[in-house]
Amino acid sequence: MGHSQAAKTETHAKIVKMAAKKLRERGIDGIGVAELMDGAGLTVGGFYKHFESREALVAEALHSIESVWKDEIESARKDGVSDAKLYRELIERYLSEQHRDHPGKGCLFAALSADVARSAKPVREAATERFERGLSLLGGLYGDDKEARAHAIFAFSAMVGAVSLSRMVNDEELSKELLSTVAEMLKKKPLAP
Amino acid sequence: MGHSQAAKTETHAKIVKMAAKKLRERGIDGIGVAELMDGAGLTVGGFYKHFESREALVAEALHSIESVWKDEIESARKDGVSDAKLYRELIERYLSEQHRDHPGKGCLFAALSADVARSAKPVREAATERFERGLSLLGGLYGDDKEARAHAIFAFSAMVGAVSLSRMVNDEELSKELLSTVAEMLKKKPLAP
DNA sequence: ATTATCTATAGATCTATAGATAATGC
DNA sequence: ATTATCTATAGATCTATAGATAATGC
Repeated sequence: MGHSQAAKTETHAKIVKMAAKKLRERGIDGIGVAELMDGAGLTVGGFYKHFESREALVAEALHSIESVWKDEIESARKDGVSDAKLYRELIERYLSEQHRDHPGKGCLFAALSADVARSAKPVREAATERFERGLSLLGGLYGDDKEARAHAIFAFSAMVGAVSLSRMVNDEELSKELLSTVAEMLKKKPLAP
Repeated sequence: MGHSQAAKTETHAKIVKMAAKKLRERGIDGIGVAELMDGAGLTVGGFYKHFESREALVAEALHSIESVWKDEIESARKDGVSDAKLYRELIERYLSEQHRDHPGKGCLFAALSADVARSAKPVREAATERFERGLSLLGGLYGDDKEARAHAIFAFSAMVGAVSLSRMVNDEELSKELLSTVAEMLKKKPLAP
């Protein structure tokens, strides 16, 4: 039994991180508190000293999920990659089989938007805040005017829909076709920046 | 207690119909067998004389959900409405607040694609079959070549993503903005037929 | 003394089944 | 006699809490 307050902070972060992964993989109601704690190497009894309720963990977990674009945008800016090229790379990565097959490391919205829509206020607030952040990251690649925002909303919607559907269909050919078709369309003018 | 075989067939259809609605509203795991039966005016005990398992009902319910476009396309064809005009009407109806606020009467994929992705084979097969049907209905409005199919995949993905996200966000202004922006983009050339 | 985590469990679900009841249909 | 539906319940969950244990930190 570890007991220091510093260890508790680490433990807390570990639970949140594991939950962020497992919830995207299994759905918001697809995994119980006991298994979430087990994933972090703990037992169920300590849970409520960390979180007021299961729902509070869900909200915190969603809030902790960084945009799938954040790291790539930051490193591209550092390397002087053009926004147009970066945009194409983001599209390709988002609409990849890698992303489709690993929801636990992927986009919050492709995995959980419908679950969040049926959840209580704190969960919806966390997801909304994350969505606005993602939208502004993507919009930044198009410019900073009204049209840039409209393009970002459109591209983001198409990507979220395509990955959700590619995970749903029980036909590998069709699944790949959804990803590649939407990627091609988004890389064409006038949708690309 | 009704007992005739004809009554049983009606009862069966009623359970499936109610389930199709409730599952879209509450998610695949969001409602139990007892409450599903109650929604059809029955009690839980009779359930397994109608379905082999809860999952079998889910598969049957998804299979029973008609495309949200079917009726509108059929009546437009009867009235001699042009495909270009019909396309605009479908876009507007799909991306309406009415659709967003009534998932039980709306698109299977906007409500359940992530839930289906985590479900077993019979459920995924039912949803895949429904998706291919919806895609071919929408694709028919663009023509019948390869480009028509690509356009349909793209528009369908954008619509599914936009409605899912509009239901998720906890901000009415943003929610409306998602719907109206994606509708506007899809009605512009070169995306419109 | 306080507290971070553990084991154990109460009480509320949920799926599936058993057995009773009351109609149908040969 | 068969069967469509009912009431009741077994057994397996799941969230949340109670109380024990063992380390921290004044």
